[in-house]
Amino acid sequence: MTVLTAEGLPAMSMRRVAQELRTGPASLYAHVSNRYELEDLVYDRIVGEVPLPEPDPARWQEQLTQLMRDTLAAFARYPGAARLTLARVPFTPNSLVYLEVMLALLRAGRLSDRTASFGIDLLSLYVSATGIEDTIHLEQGPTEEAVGERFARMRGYLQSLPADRFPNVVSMAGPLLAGGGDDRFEFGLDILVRGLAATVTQAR
Amino acid sequence: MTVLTAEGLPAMSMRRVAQELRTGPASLYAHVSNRYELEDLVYDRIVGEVPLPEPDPARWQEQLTQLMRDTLAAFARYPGAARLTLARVPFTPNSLVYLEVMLALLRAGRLSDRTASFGIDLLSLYVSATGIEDTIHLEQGPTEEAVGERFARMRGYLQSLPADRFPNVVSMAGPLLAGGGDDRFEFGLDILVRGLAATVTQAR
DNA sequence: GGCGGTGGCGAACGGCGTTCGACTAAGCTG
DNA sequence: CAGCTTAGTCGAACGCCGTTCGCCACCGCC
Repeated sequence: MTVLTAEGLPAMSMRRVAQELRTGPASLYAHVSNRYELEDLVYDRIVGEVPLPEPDPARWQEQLTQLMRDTLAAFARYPGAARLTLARVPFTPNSLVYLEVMLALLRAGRLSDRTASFGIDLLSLYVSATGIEDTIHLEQGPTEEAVGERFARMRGYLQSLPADRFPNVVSMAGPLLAGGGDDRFEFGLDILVRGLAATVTQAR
Repeated sequence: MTVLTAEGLPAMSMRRVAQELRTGPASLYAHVSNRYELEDLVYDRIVGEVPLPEPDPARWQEQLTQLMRDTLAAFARYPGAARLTLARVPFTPNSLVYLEVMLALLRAGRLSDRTASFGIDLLSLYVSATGIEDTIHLEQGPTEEAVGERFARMRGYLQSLPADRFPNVVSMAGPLLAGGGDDRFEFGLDILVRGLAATVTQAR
């Protein structure tokens, strides 16, 4: 966890972890059968850090969105950790607790079994993908200033394109690159949660 | 492209590509400055393979969903290629054409600038993440049989959990693991496109 | 006809995950 | 209490990886 926090997931190699423990890489294999398993343990710890709500049927949508926000925040604390989620079946101890709560929330919303199941996938996919994208932006220059400069350069590039071939891209250069990551995340989250909720009201 | 198709993205190393070209790895650096740049070229080719519609305002939702399906299909032809998309700003030549069409479709739906911009991100993120997940499933055993067996094992595991601590997980073990990847993709796609369209009707 | 610059490329550097086999120390058994 | 088993440690090595260095060969131009 020390290496991950300070240097990111790619730096969390068997060798680097062994070094942190003042030993050689081979020693780790007495405790863990490969890197994947080491990542499993890390992944489970991070999932365990997400605060879980006590499901309240009246506020399920609110609780669900907050859970997604908290999940993304947990990923954000460990650079690169979001990558782990897409490659894993979430059946580790803490993942199961997490899954149980999420199911409880969707059922509180009276979603069908199918919608709840697919909905969990959909929401998880969204949070993971957002986390991964955030990681990448972080890697390319974390400071507020660097981000602004990068966006300005991109905007300039889009606006320099031939307007006859790319009318929409050129005219939308502003909006395309506007809005922080939080705005975008909230926007998508809203669409997803509303969409899932709508499968119920629709059926009435 | 040969290596990628046959052996997947991780196998598409500088060395392996050089070998395919009957030369040493150093020779590639005369044409490409990086592995990242090599991936850029590959990425652009794949994007170029996606058939783009002639936007028809009356059918924008239909065209948009079909475009997403075709995009996922293109990723599926190149195992691991979906990973490339999350790490890149889509400003390569073919990406720009792609972006232009997507913007045209969303504007045909009369979405606001903000909604169109965020919507593109949202849809792209969804297709990429789905593609990445599919890649991983493929790596773990591509045959119909292996997939069925894997799912059966997972279902058995979930059902074996203590029902008092995981009531929802245990009772939903069936639905959670039901449905092929296509069903799930269509489900999410439907929610996203409907959700984006609803931002317009809502405003009336 | 010489020559500069471009691309080709063998060799090497420093990283990676993982395995092998020799070793130690602790704990159980007779 | 001697002997044996076993779990854990770990140096060295294997075969990958991306990338760089420096030398070589060739081609087009003055």
